[in-house]
Amino acid sequence: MQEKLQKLIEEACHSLGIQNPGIKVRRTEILKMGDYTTFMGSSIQDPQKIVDYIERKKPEFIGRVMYASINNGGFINFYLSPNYYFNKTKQILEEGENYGRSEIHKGKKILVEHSSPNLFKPFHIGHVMNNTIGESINRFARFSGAEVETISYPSDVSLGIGKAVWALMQDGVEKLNEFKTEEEKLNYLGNCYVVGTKAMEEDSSLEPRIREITKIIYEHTESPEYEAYKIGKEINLSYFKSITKSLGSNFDDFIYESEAGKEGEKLVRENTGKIFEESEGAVVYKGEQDGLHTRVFINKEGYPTYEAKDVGLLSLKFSRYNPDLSIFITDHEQSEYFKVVVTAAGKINPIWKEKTIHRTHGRMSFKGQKMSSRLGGVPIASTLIQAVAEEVKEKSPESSEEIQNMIAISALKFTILKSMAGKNINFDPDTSLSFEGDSGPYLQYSTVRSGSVLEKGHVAMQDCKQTETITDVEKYLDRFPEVAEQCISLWEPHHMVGYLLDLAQAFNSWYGRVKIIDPENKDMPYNLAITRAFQITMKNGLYLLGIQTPEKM
RNA sequence: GCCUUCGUAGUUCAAUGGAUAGAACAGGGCUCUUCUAAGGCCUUGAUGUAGGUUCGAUUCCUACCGAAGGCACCA
Repeated sequence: MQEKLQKLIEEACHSLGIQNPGIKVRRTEILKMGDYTTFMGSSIQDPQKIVDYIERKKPEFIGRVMYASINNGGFINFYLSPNYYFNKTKQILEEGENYGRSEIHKGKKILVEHSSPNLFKPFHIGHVMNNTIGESINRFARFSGAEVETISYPSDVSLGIGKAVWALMQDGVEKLNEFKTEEEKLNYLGNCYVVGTKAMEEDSSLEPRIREITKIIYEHTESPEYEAYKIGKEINLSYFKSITKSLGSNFDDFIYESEAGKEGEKLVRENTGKIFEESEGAVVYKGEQDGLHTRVFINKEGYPTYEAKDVGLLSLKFSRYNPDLSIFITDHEQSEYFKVVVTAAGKINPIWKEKTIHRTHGRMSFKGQKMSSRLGGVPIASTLIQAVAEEVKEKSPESSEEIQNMIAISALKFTILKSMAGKNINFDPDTSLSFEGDSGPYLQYSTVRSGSVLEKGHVAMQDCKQTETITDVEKYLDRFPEVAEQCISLWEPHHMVGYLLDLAQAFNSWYGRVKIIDPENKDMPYNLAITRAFQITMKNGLYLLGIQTPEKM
C-alpha cells in the first residue's frame, strides 16, 4: 500500500513538472489524520494541485485525500476507503493464524540462542527476563519466514560447579534419593552450591581439592566425582527444560560450555601470535586497536576463560547450523564484553561477526513491600511466579489453576516486554504488576471478551455488507503486519506490546459504544466479522510475545 | 580517568527528524434492569541543563549534571 501511494504521488509530481520530489509516504501516528501521510516541504509550490491530480485518478482503495497546511509546508493525508477495509477484514478471516506472517527472511536460516542457564545455580528472575525476550524474538524469527533453530548454552563447567560437586560428595550422592520430588532434589543441589562456596571462603585449604574436582569435570575423567556431577547435571537440566516449557519455550538443541571451551581453547591457541598475543603469562586480545579494551582469553594457568569459550561457541554455532543470521540474548552488562569477543572472533572468521546479532535485556530491581516480603528478597523464578499466581487467585478464585498461571505469567511477561529490551526495569509489584490498565491480563481480557461475543453470534463473511463508516478497530487491524515486520527488522518486541494495547483499547471502546449482537442492526454480520478479525490478530500478537490466551477469565 | 547505554507527568513506560509529545497507574468526576466493569467516558499533570545543525529536534552533534554497566586472568 505504501508503495502504491508512493508511486501515485511521484506520478502526480511528475505531471506537474517536479522531477525529484524527494517525498516519502509513511504511516500517520494519529488515526484521525488519515492512514498514510507525506510531508510537503516549501519547495512544493502548490500541493493542492497534487491533491487534485490524485483525486482525479483516485483508485478504489483511496477514500479521500486532504491537504493540511502547517508552518512551513504541510501534509497530504490519505484516507483509505471503506472498501479497502472491508476486503482487509475478509483477508484476515481467511488467513487466520497466518495473518501478519512475514516473508522478509524467507529461505534463510536463523539461529536463536537464549535462556542460557548456569547449571547448579538457581533459575532466577534474570533468566525469566532473558527467556521472555529471547522467546519473543524466537517467535518473531519464526514469523519472518525463516527456518529457525532454537538453542541454549548451559554452563556445565566452572569452579563454582566444582564447589557444588564437592559439597554434594560430602554427604554422599545417595542423599539425593531421600528426596521425593524433583523440586526438593533441585533445592538440595542449589544448597550444595551455597555450602560449597561458603566452605571454600572459610577454609582455603579446600581449594586444591575443589580444583581437582573441577578438572575431573572438565576432562570427563571416570570417577565417583564425575558420576556425582552427571547426576546433578541431569537433574538441573531437566528442571531447566520444565521451567522454560512452563514459560512457553522449547529448545531444539544445546551447546554446552564444556564443548565450547575445548573448541575455543583450540582456536585461540591456533591464532596466538596472529590475532591474540601473550601478555603477562596470559593470552589476550588487545581490543584497543578497535576502540575497545583488552580481555584475557587464556589465563596464565593455561585455562580458557569465558572469552575463549564464547569464541568456541560462535565457531560451533556456525559449523553445526550454518545460519544466515545468529541471534543471542544476554544481560546488557555483557554488551562491552561481547563487543570484544565478537570482534576478536571476527578476525578468525569474518562471517561469525557479520552474521551475529546481540540483543540484551536489562536487570530487574525490586521495590515496594508487598511482593518483596512474600519473596523474602530472593527472586527465584518459580517463587516469583507462584507469588504472582497467588495475587491472581485472590482476584479470580473461581478460575482454574491453569488459567491463573496463564494470567500470572502474562502479567510478568508484559512487564518485561513493554519497555525496550536492554533497559533496566523497576519492578514495583504493587504498581507494575497490576492486572488493570496497560497489562498482560488487559490484553488477555480483551481477547477473551471478543471470544465471548463470538460464542453468541456466527460469523459469515458472505452475509456482510460494506459499511459507510470505518471503525478504529479496522484501522489498527490493518497495521498488524507492518508492526510485526518492525519488530523483526529491529528485533525489538516492545513495538508489538504498544500496538496490541492500541488495538485492544480501540476494540474495548467500540464494544462500549456498539452492541455487536443486535439483530436489529443491519451491520451485525460485519461487526461480528470485525470481532473475529480482532480475536485472530490479538491471538497472533500475543503468541509473538509468548503469551497464551485463556478461553475464559 | 576512559568507553557504552540511558535521563520524558508524582510513578512505570511510549513516540522511522514532522502535525496538539501518547498511554497506564496514582488524584478528581461519571458509567453495569443491554454481548465479561480485569471494561468504557471525561479531567489535572512531563522532554535534566546550556549551546549547535535543520523549514522543523524527545530524536542528530558538543559540553555539563545525574543514573546503570564495562575497563586483565569472575561469569
